[in-house]
Amino acid sequence: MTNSDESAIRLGLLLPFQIAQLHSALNAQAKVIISAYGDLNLAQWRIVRVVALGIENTTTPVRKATGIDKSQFSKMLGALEQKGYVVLHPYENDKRQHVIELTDKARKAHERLGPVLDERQRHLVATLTEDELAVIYKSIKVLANAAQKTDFDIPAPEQEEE
Amino acid sequence: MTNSDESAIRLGLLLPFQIAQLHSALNAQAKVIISAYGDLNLAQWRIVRVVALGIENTTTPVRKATGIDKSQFSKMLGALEQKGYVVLHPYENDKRQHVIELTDKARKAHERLGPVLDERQRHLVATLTEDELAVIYKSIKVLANAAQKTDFDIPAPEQEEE
DNA sequence: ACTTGATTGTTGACTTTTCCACCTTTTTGC
DNA sequence: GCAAAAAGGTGGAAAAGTCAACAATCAAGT
Repeated sequence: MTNSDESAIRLGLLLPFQIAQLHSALNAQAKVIISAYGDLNLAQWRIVRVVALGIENTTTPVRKATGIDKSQFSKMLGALEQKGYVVLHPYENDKRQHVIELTDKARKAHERLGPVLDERQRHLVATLTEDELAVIYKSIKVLANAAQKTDFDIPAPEQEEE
Repeated sequence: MTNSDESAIRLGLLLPFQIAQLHSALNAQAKVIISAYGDLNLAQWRIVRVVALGIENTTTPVRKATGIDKSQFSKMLGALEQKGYVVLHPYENDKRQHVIELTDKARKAHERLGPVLDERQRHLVATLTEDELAVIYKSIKVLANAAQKTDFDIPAPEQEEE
Protein backbone atom coordinates (compact mmCIF):
# COMPACT_ATOMS: atom_id res chain seq x y z
CA MET A 1 0.00 0.00 0.00
CA THR A 2 3.04 2.23 0.13
CA ASN A 3 4.16 2.85 -3.41
CA SER A 4 1.35 4.14 -5.62
CA ASP A 5 2.57 5.42 -8.95
CA GLU A 6 -0.40 4.74 -11.17
CA SER A 7 -3.01 5.19 -8.52
CA ALA A 8 -5.93 5.35 -10.92
CA ILE A 9 -5.11 2.06 -12.55
CA ARG A 10 -4.20 0.48 -9.29
CA LEU A 11 -7.48 1.46 -7.77
CA GLY A 12 -9.34 0.10 -10.74
CA LEU A 13 -7.38 -3.07 -10.55
CA LEU A 14 -8.25 -3.51 -6.95
CA LEU A 15 -11.99 -3.31 -7.16
CA PRO A 16 -12.72 -7.03 -7.35
CA PHE A 17 -10.02 -7.60 -4.83
CA GLN A 18 -11.52 -5.16 -2.39
CA ILE A 19 -14.92 -6.67 -2.85
CA ALA A 20 -13.44 -10.06 -2.15
CA GLN A 21 -11.92 -8.72 1.05
CA LEU A 22 -15.14 -7.11 2.07
CA HIS A 23 -17.05 -10.27 1.38
CA SER A 24 -14.59 -12.27 3.37
CA ALA A 25 -14.91 -9.93 6.33
CA LEU A 26 -18.69 -9.90 6.19
CA ASN A 27 -18.74 -13.64 5.90
CA ALA A 28 -16.50 -14.15 8.87
CA GLN A 29 -18.59 -11.77 10.90
CA ALA A 30 -21.81 -13.51 10.04
CA LYS A 31 -20.27 -16.84 10.76
CA VAL A 32 -19.14 -15.84 14.23
CA ILE A 33 -22.51 -14.42 15.09
CA ILE A 34 -24.51 -17.31 13.73
CA SER A 35 -22.38 -20.05 15.13
CA ALA A 36 -22.50 -18.41 18.55
CA TYR A 37 -26.19 -19.21 18.58
CA GLY A 38 -26.33 -22.76 17.50
CA ASP A 39 -25.28 -25.34 15.03
CA LEU A 40 -26.40 -23.65 11.84
CA ASN A 41 -24.05 -22.48 9.17
CA LEU A 42 -24.61 -19.54 6.91
CA ALA A 43 -26.40 -21.34 4.14
CA GLN A 44 -28.66 -23.15 6.56
CA TRP A 45 -29.48 -19.96 8.34
CA ARG A 46 -30.41 -18.26 5.10
CA ILE A 47 -32.84 -21.00 4.31
CA VAL A 48 -34.44 -20.73 7.72
CA ARG A 49 -34.63 -16.99 7.44
CA VAL A 50 -36.28 -16.92 4.05
CA VAL A 51 -38.93 -19.33 5.25
CA ALA A 52 -39.36 -17.62 8.60
CA LEU A 53 -39.90 -14.27 6.94
CA GLY A 54 -42.64 -15.83 4.90
CA ILE A 55 -40.95 -14.97 1.66
CA GLU A 56 -41.10 -18.47 0.26
CA ASN A 57 -41.75 -21.93 1.56
CA THR A 58 -41.22 -24.33 -1.31
CA THR A 59 -37.87 -25.63 -2.34
CA THR A 60 -37.14 -24.07 -5.69
CA PRO A 61 -38.18 -20.52 -4.80
CA VAL A 62 -36.30 -20.73 -1.52
CA ARG A 63 -33.27 -22.01 -3.30
CA LYS A 64 -33.35 -19.19 -5.78
CA ALA A 65 -33.98 -16.60 -3.08
CA THR A 66 -30.97 -17.79 -1.14
CA GLY A 67 -28.81 -18.12 -4.22
CA ILE A 68 -27.48 -21.49 -3.15
CA ASP A 69 -26.37 -24.08 -5.64
CA LYS A 70 -28.94 -26.82 -6.00
CA SER A 71 -26.56 -29.54 -5.00
CA GLN A 72 -25.58 -27.85 -1.83
CA PHE A 73 -29.13 -26.77 -1.18
CA SER A 74 -30.21 -30.36 -1.16
CA LYS A 75 -27.52 -31.24 1.34
CA MET A 76 -28.18 -28.26 3.57
CA LEU A 77 -31.87 -29.00 3.60
CA GLY A 78 -31.11 -32.57 4.51
CA ALA A 79 -28.94 -31.37 7.36
CA LEU A 80 -31.65 -29.00 8.55
CA GLU A 81 -34.16 -31.81 8.56
CA GLN A 82 -31.84 -34.13 10.41
CA LYS A 83 -31.12 -31.52 13.05
CA GLY A 84 -34.79 -30.99 13.56
CA TYR A 85 -35.10 -27.50 12.17
CA VAL A 86 -37.47 -28.27 9.34
CA VAL A 87 -40.03 -30.80 8.30
CA LEU A 88 -40.46 -31.53 4.63
CA HIS A 89 -43.87 -32.16 3.20
CA PRO A 90 -44.78 -33.20 -0.31
CA TYR A 91 -45.86 -30.34 -2.50
CA GLU A 92 -49.01 -31.14 -4.37
CA ASN A 93 -48.62 -28.59 -7.13
CA ASP A 94 -45.28 -29.99 -8.10
CA LYS A 95 -44.31 -33.33 -6.73
CA ARG A 96 -40.65 -32.77 -7.45
CA GLN A 97 -40.53 -30.06 -4.87
CA HIS A 98 -41.19 -30.03 -1.15
CA VAL A 99 -42.91 -27.67 1.20
CA ILE A 100 -40.56 -26.53 3.92
CA GLU A 101 -42.09 -26.18 7.35
CA LEU A 102 -40.11 -24.77 10.21
CA THR A 103 -40.17 -26.46 13.58
CA ASP A 104 -40.38 -24.64 16.88
CA LYS A 105 -36.67 -25.07 17.19
CA ALA A 106 -36.12 -23.16 13.98
CA ARG A 107 -38.60 -20.47 14.90
CA LYS A 108 -36.97 -19.96 18.25
CA ALA A 109 -33.57 -19.78 16.67
CA HIS A 110 -34.87 -17.22 14.27
CA GLU A 111 -36.44 -15.17 17.01
CA ARG A 112 -33.19 -15.05 18.88
CA LEU A 113 -30.87 -14.55 15.98
CA GLY A 114 -32.98 -12.30 13.82
CA PRO A 115 -32.71 -9.24 16.06
CA VAL A 116 -28.99 -9.68 16.44
CA LEU A 117 -28.49 -9.80 12.71
CA ASP A 118 -30.82 -6.86 12.29
CA GLU A 119 -28.64 -4.92 14.61
CA ARG A 120 -25.62 -6.01 12.71
CA GLN A 121 -27.17 -4.67 9.54
CA ARG A 122 -27.91 -1.39 11.21
CA HIS A 123 -24.37 -1.26 12.44
CA LEU A 124 -23.06 -1.92 8.96
CA VAL A 125 -25.00 0.76 7.17
CA ALA A 126 -24.91 3.21 10.06
CA THR A 127 -22.13 5.31 8.63
CA LEU A 128 -23.56 5.41 5.14
CA THR A 129 -26.09 7.88 3.91
CA GLU A 130 -29.16 6.90 1.97
CA ASP A 131 -27.68 8.34 -1.18
CA GLU A 132 -24.56 6.31 -0.75
CA LEU A 133 -26.57 3.19 -0.13
CA ALA A 134 -28.52 3.85 -3.28
CA VAL A 135 -25.31 4.17 -5.23
CA ILE A 136 -24.06 0.94 -3.74
CA TYR A 137 -27.14 -1.03 -4.61
CA LYS A 138 -27.17 0.31 -8.10
CA SER A 139 -23.47 -0.38 -8.53
CA ILE A 140 -23.77 -3.91 -7.26
CA LYS A 141 -26.37 -4.55 -9.88
CA VAL A 142 -24.30 -2.97 -12.61
CA LEU A 143 -21.15 -4.74 -11.59
CA ALA A 144 -22.82 -8.10 -11.22
CA ASN A 145 -24.09 -7.63 -14.72
CA ALA A 146 -20.71 -6.59 -16.06
CA ALA A 147 -19.23 -9.62 -14.38
CA GLN A 148 -21.16 -11.83 -16.74
CA LYS A 149 -18.90 -11.09 -19.66
CA THR A 150 -16.03 -13.51 -19.81
CA ASP A 151 -14.84 -13.26 -23.39
CA PHE A 152 -12.36 -10.45 -23.38
CA ASP A 153 -10.10 -10.19 -26.32
CA ILE A 154 -7.86 -13.06 -25.65
CA PRO A 155 -4.73 -13.55 -27.73
CA ALA A 156 -5.55 -17.16 -27.01
CA PRO A 157 -2.28 -18.99 -26.53
CA GLU A 158 -3.56 -22.54 -26.89
CA GLN A 159 -7.13 -22.08 -25.93
CA GLU A 160 -9.94 -23.90 -27.71
CA GLU A 161 -13.67 -23.22 -27.70
CA GLU A 162 -16.20 -25.44 -26.03
CA MET B 1 -37.74 -10.61 -5.33
CA THR B 2 -41.47 -10.30 -5.86
CA ASN B 3 -43.09 -9.44 -2.58
CA SER B 4 -41.46 -6.46 -0.92
CA ASP B 5 -43.41 -5.09 1.99
CA GLU B 6 -40.72 -3.77 4.22
CA SER B 7 -38.36 -2.80 1.45
CA ALA B 8 -36.08 -0.67 3.58
CA ILE B 9 -35.43 -3.40 6.08
CA ARG B 10 -35.25 -6.06 3.47
CA LEU B 11 -32.77 -4.06 1.49
CA GLY B 12 -30.65 -3.55 4.55
CA LEU B 13 -30.82 -7.20 5.32
CA LEU B 14 -29.72 -8.08 1.85
CA LEU B 15 -26.56 -6.05 1.69
CA PRO B 16 -24.12 -8.78 2.72
CA PHE B 17 -26.06 -11.19 0.61
CA GLN B 18 -25.82 -9.03 -2.47
CA ILE B 19 -22.15 -8.50 -1.91
CA ALA B 20 -21.73 -12.23 -1.65
CA GLN B 21 -23.50 -12.64 -4.96
CA LEU B 22 -21.43 -9.96 -6.59
CA HIS B 23 -18.27 -11.49 -5.27
CA SER B 24 -19.30 -14.84 -6.57
CA ALA B 25 -19.91 -13.42 -10.04
CA LEU B 26 -16.65 -11.51 -10.10
CA ASN B 27 -14.83 -14.54 -8.88
CA ALA B 28 -16.25 -16.76 -11.54
CA GLN B 29 -15.36 -14.23 -14.18
CA ALA B 30 -11.79 -13.91 -12.99
CA LYS B 31 -11.50 -17.64 -12.78
CA VAL B 32 -12.54 -18.14 -16.37
CA ILE B 33 -10.16 -15.49 -17.64
CA ILE B 34 -7.20 -16.62 -15.61
CA SER B 35 -7.61 -20.30 -16.19
CA ALA B 36 -7.87 -19.67 -19.92
CA TYR B 37 -4.29 -18.52 -19.78
CA GLY B 38 -2.58 -21.15 -17.78
CA ASP B 39 -2.53 -23.22 -14.69
CA LEU B 40 -2.70 -20.48 -12.09
CA ASN B 41 -5.65 -19.96 -9.84
CA LEU B 42 -6.79 -16.66 -8.46
CA ALA B 43 -4.72 -16.70 -5.31
CA GLN B 44 -1.61 -17.74 -7.17
CA TRP B 45 -2.14 -15.06 -9.75
CA ARG B 46 -2.50 -12.42 -7.09
CA ILE B 47 0.77 -13.43 -5.54
CA VAL B 48 2.50 -13.24 -8.89
CA ARG B 49 0.93 -9.90 -9.61
CA VAL B 50 1.91 -8.30 -6.35
CA VAL B 51 5.48 -9.38 -6.82
CA ALA B 52 5.53 -8.50 -10.52
CA LEU B 53 4.29 -5.01 -9.81
CA GLY B 54 7.14 -4.59 -7.40
CA ILE B 55 4.85 -3.91 -4.49
CA GLU B 56 6.37 -6.47 -2.18
CA ASN B 57 8.68 -9.44 -2.46
CA THR B 58 8.87 -11.06 0.94
CA THR B 59 6.33 -13.49 2.21
CA THR B 60 4.54 -11.73 5.00
CA PRO B 61 4.02 -8.41 3.22
CA VAL B 62 2.92 -10.21 0.06
CA ARG B 63 0.55 -12.32 2.06
CA LYS B 64 -0.99 -9.29 3.66
CA ALA B 65 -1.16 -7.40 0.40
CA THR B 66 -3.03 -10.24 -1.22
CA GLY B 67 -5.22 -10.86 1.77
CA ILE B 68 -4.76 -14.57 1.61
CA ASP B 69 -5.02 -16.75 4.68
CA LYS B 70 -1.60 -17.75 5.88
CA SER B 71 -2.27 -21.42 5.58
CA GLN B 72 -3.44 -21.16 2.04
CA PHE B 73 -0.68 -18.77 1.21
CA SER B 74 1.86 -21.35 2.20
CA LYS B 75 0.25 -23.93 -0.03
CA MET B 76 -0.16 -21.59 -2.96
CA LEU B 77 3.43 -20.54 -2.71
CA GLY B 78 4.46 -24.15 -2.63
CA ALA B 79 2.40 -24.79 -5.73
CA LEU B 80 3.90 -21.79 -7.48
CA GLU B 81 7.34 -23.01 -6.69
CA GLN B 82 6.58 -26.49 -7.89
CA LYS B 83 5.14 -25.21 -11.14
CA GLY B 84 8.21 -23.15 -11.71
CA TYR B 85 6.72 -19.71 -11.32
CA VAL B 86 8.75 -18.61 -8.35
CA VAL B 87 11.99 -19.34 -6.62
CA LEU B 88 12.15 -18.94 -2.88
CA HIS B 89 15.22 -17.60 -1.22
CA PRO B 90 15.95 -17.32 2.47
CA TYR B 91 15.34 -13.88 3.86
CA GLU B 92 18.23 -12.76 5.97
CA ASN B 93 16.40 -10.15 7.98
CA ASP B 94 13.88 -12.66 9.22
CA LYS B 95 14.60 -16.29 8.71
CA ARG B 96 10.99 -17.25 9.16
CA GLN B 97 10.14 -15.53 5.95
CA HIS B 98 11.27 -16.01 2.37
CA VAL B 99 12.12 -13.75 -0.50
CA ILE B 100 9.97 -14.46 -3.53
CA GLU B 101 11.63 -14.23 -6.90
CA LEU B 102 9.65 -14.59 -10.09
CA THR B 103 10.90 -16.77 -12.90
CA ASP B 104 10.69 -15.86 -16.57
CA LYS B 105 7.66 -18.07 -16.79
CA ALA B 106 5.87 -15.98 -14.21
CA ARG B 107 6.92 -12.74 -15.81
CA LYS B 108 5.69 -13.87 -19.20
CA ALA B 109 2.39 -14.98 -17.72
CA HIS B 110 2.05 -11.61 -16.09
CA GLU B 111 2.79 -9.79 -19.32
CA ARG B 112 0.12 -11.71 -21.16
CA LEU B 113 -2.54 -11.70 -18.50
CA GLY B 114 -2.07 -8.24 -17.13
CA PRO B 115 -3.50 -6.39 -20.12
CA VAL B 116 -6.49 -8.68 -20.32
CA LEU B 117 -7.32 -8.10 -16.68
CA ASP B 118 -6.79 -4.41 -17.15
CA GLU B 119 -9.38 -4.46 -19.86
CA ARG B 120 -11.70 -6.40 -17.67
CA GLN B 121 -11.37 -3.72 -15.02
CA ARG B 122 -12.14 -1.05 -17.53
CA HIS B 123 -15.17 -2.98 -18.61
CA LEU B 124 -16.33 -3.33 -15.05
CA VAL B 125 -16.12 0.30 -14.10
CA ALA B 126 -17.13 1.57 -17.51
CA THR B 127 -20.71 2.27 -16.57
CA LEU B 128 -19.88 3.92 -13.28
CA THR B 129 -19.05 7.56 -12.85
CA GLU B 130 -16.07 8.77 -10.91
CA ASP B 131 -18.29 9.98 -8.14
CA GLU B 132 -19.94 6.64 -7.86
CA LEU B 133 -16.61 4.90 -7.82
CA ALA B 134 -15.48 7.17 -5.06
CA VAL B 135 -18.56 6.32 -3.05
CA ILE B 136 -17.94 2.64 -3.62
CA TYR B 137 -14.37 2.74 -2.48
CA LYS B 138 -15.22 4.71 0.56
CA SER B 139 -18.11 2.42 1.39
CA ILE B 140 -16.07 -0.70 1.00
CA LYS B 141 -13.60 0.67 3.47
CA VAL B 142 -16.30 1.66 5.91
CA LEU B 143 -18.13 -1.63 5.58
CA ALA B 144 -15.00 -3.71 5.90
CA ASN B 145 -14.24 -1.84 9.03
CA ALA B 146 -17.74 -2.30 10.40
CA ALA B 147 -17.46 -5.97 9.62
CA GLN B 148 -14.75 -6.31 12.21
CA LYS B 149 -17.15 -6.06 15.09
CA THR B 150 -18.43 -9.43 16.12
CA ASP B 151 -19.65 -8.90 19.65
CA PHE B 152 -23.20 -7.76 19.24
CA ASP B 153 -25.34 -7.96 22.29
CA ILE B 154 -25.88 -11.62 22.57
CA PRO B 155 -28.41 -12.90 25.10
CA ALA B 156 -26.17 -15.95 25.19
CA PRO B 157 -28.65 -18.80 25.52
CA GLU B 158 -26.63 -21.73 26.75
CA GLN B 159 -23.32 -20.75 25.40
CA GLU B 160 -20.20 -21.52 27.37
CA GLU B 161 -16.75 -20.07 27.04
CA GLU B 162 -13.87 -22.08 25.76
C1' DA C 1 -53.29 -40.33 -24.37
C1' DC C 2 -48.39 -40.55 -25.69
C1' DT C 3 -43.90 -38.96 -26.45
C1' DT C 4 -40.29 -35.64 -26.26
C1' DG C 5 -37.72 -32.22 -23.96
C1' DA C 6 -36.95 -29.41 -20.06
C1' DT C 7 -36.90 -28.82 -14.70
C1' DT C 8 -36.11 -30.31 -10.28
C1' DG C 9 -33.91 -32.73 -6.83
C1' DT C 10 -30.71 -36.30 -5.22
C1' DT C 11 -26.51 -38.56 -4.90
C1' DG C 12 -21.56 -39.57 -4.94
C1' DA C 13 -17.01 -38.40 -6.29
C1' DC C 14 -13.96 -34.80 -6.49
C1' DT C 15 -11.71 -30.22 -5.75
C1' DT C 16 -11.13 -26.25 -3.16
C1' DT C 17 -11.25 -23.67 0.93
C1' DT C 18 -11.04 -23.09 5.73
C1' DC C 19 -9.81 -24.28 10.33
C1' DC C 20 -6.62 -25.76 13.87
C1' DA C 21 -2.82 -27.56 16.29
C1' DC C 22 2.03 -27.80 16.09
C1' DC C 23 6.79 -26.38 15.14
C1' DT C 24 10.39 -22.98 14.22
C1' DT C 25 12.20 -18.44 14.47
C1' DT C 26 12.23 -14.01 16.33
C1' DT C 27 11.39 -10.70 19.80
C1' DT C 28 10.84 -9.12 24.49
C1' DG C 29 11.58 -8.84 29.43
C1' DC C 30 14.35 -9.97 32.95
C1' DG D 1 22.22 -14.06 27.52
C1' DC D 2 18.06 -16.80 28.61
C1' DA D 3 13.44 -17.93 29.23
C1' DA D 4 8.88 -16.71 27.95
C1' DA D 5 5.90 -14.80 24.61
C1' DA D 6 4.72 -13.60 19.97
C1' DA D 7 4.71 -14.17 15.01
C1' DG D 8 5.39 -16.85 10.83
C1' DG D 9 4.90 -21.06 8.46
C1' DT D 10 3.41 -25.93 7.76
C1' DG D 11 0.49 -29.85 7.18
C1' DG D 12 -3.52 -32.59 8.16
C1' DA D 13 -8.47 -32.74 8.92
C1' DA D 14 -12.90 -30.99 8.24
C1' DA D 15 -16.14 -28.22 5.86
C1' DA D 16 -17.81 -26.13 1.82
C1' DG D 17 -18.42 -25.99 -2.82
C1' DT D 18 -18.38 -27.95 -7.64
C1' DC D 19 -19.54 -31.20 -11.09
C1' DA D 20 -21.71 -34.81 -13.60
C1' DA D 21 -24.94 -38.41 -13.87
C1' DC D 22 -29.49 -40.09 -12.83
C1' DA D 23 -34.50 -40.48 -11.61
C1' DA D 24 -38.88 -38.29 -11.07
C1' DT D 25 -41.96 -34.91 -12.66
C1' DC D 26 -43.92 -31.54 -15.49
C1' DA D 27 -45.09 -29.02 -19.92
C1' DA D 28 -46.07 -29.05 -24.68
C1' DG D 29 -47.07 -30.60 -28.87
C1' DT D 30 -48.83 -34.35 -31.66
